[in-house]
Amino acid sequence: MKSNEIKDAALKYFTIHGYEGASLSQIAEEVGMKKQSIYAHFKGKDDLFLQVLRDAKETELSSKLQYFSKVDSKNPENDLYGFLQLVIDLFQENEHIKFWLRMSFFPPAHLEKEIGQEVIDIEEKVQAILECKFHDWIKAKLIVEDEAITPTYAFLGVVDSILLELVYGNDEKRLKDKLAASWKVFWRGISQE
Amino acid sequence: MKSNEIKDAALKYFTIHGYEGASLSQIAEEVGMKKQSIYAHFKGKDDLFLQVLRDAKETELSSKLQYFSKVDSKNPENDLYGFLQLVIDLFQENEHIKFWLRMSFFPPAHLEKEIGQEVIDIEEKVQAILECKFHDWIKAKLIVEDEAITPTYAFLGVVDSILLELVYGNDEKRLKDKLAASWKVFWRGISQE
DNA sequence: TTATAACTGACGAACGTTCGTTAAATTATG
DNA sequence: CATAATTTAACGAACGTTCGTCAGTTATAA
Repeated sequence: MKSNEIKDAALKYFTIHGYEGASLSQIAEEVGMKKQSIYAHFKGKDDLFLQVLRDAKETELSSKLQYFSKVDSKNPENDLYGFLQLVIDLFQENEHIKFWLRMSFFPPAHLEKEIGQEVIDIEEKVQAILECKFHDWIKAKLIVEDEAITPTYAFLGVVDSILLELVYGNDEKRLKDKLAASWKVFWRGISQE
Repeated sequence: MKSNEIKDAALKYFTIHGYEGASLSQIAEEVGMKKQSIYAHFKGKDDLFLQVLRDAKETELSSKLQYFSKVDSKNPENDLYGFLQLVIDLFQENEHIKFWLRMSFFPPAHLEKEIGQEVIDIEEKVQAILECKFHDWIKAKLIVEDEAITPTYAFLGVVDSILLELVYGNDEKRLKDKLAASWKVFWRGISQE
């Protein structure tokens, strides 16, 4: 399907150059066509962008939901660390998350509203699942007694810091070390001893 | 000085729209002149951008260095939490850090090299100071025994996650709660008990 | 044949940039 | 002190280029 090729190329250029910096001619050239031909598949630049955005959102959301659905949930140490690994893997094997990250934090001004909605949507869902898990783990005395929201926010913070390191991303060793350090301190901070 | 007014306006538009999305005519209009007049003060868009970048770098670096120089260093809990507060205050009282953050992670492609150099420079300096402090605190048995780099990376992770929340920044309460949660778990993770 | 998807050509608008000019401010000179 | 020379900072006009978009045309395939 040609429109998927276009979306792939668009994803790439939007990720590298941002909305304003990515041009339809570059995207078209990557697929081997003229920029005007894009209009046979999309209404315009905004339409193309929003479709890419929704694909990226779905990729990210479904990967994360799937992870939590197949995990057994009796071992927070494995589940949480596995989630961090999942984020790293997702980031490295496709560009969707980098695109998503860039547009979450620095959206094109005229689409800020619509993007913000999607971001909040995904965020609430992931947070809700995590909070629920933490609630169970606390009740089962697998981690330290506290409000469930506390480890949830702290863990989301670890995820964010790893994501930033990935975006920055020119130093594989530094990433490994930062992950190890953040995880070690985080886990010590929420585990019973 | 007119060129400072131009740099202020440029900082604003570069921060909101990115390098490619910010136009010289907008910037000029903000200062009450035509875009051609900018060329009396700067060689071109790149020159203007790089000067703004270096100002932003200096603002950020000197604030952080100053903080660590005036802190007494015998109380890691206060010093570290104070640093997080400093980052939040800096972020909220001037635009330099938001600009810096955007350009660190999503630089305009043709200036990636030069920006990367500046980013690494600032990062190494802050990390070196922190690592040194942690080393002392560990030796003084004020925090848990470990390699100094471990709490350093973990703390930098907390800083990053707070910065991301600030960029995202439409929810004051969420910021407070995330800071509280991350800090609580972090501190429990590195403190002696 | 009919629909789809690519093409060519052209559009107005905006971009960063350069030019030549003007008026004001500053400095140097008599 | 007054005048001439120079510098500064702004300007309008235009440069060539690229942008996103639309209209009309051709080729492909069911």
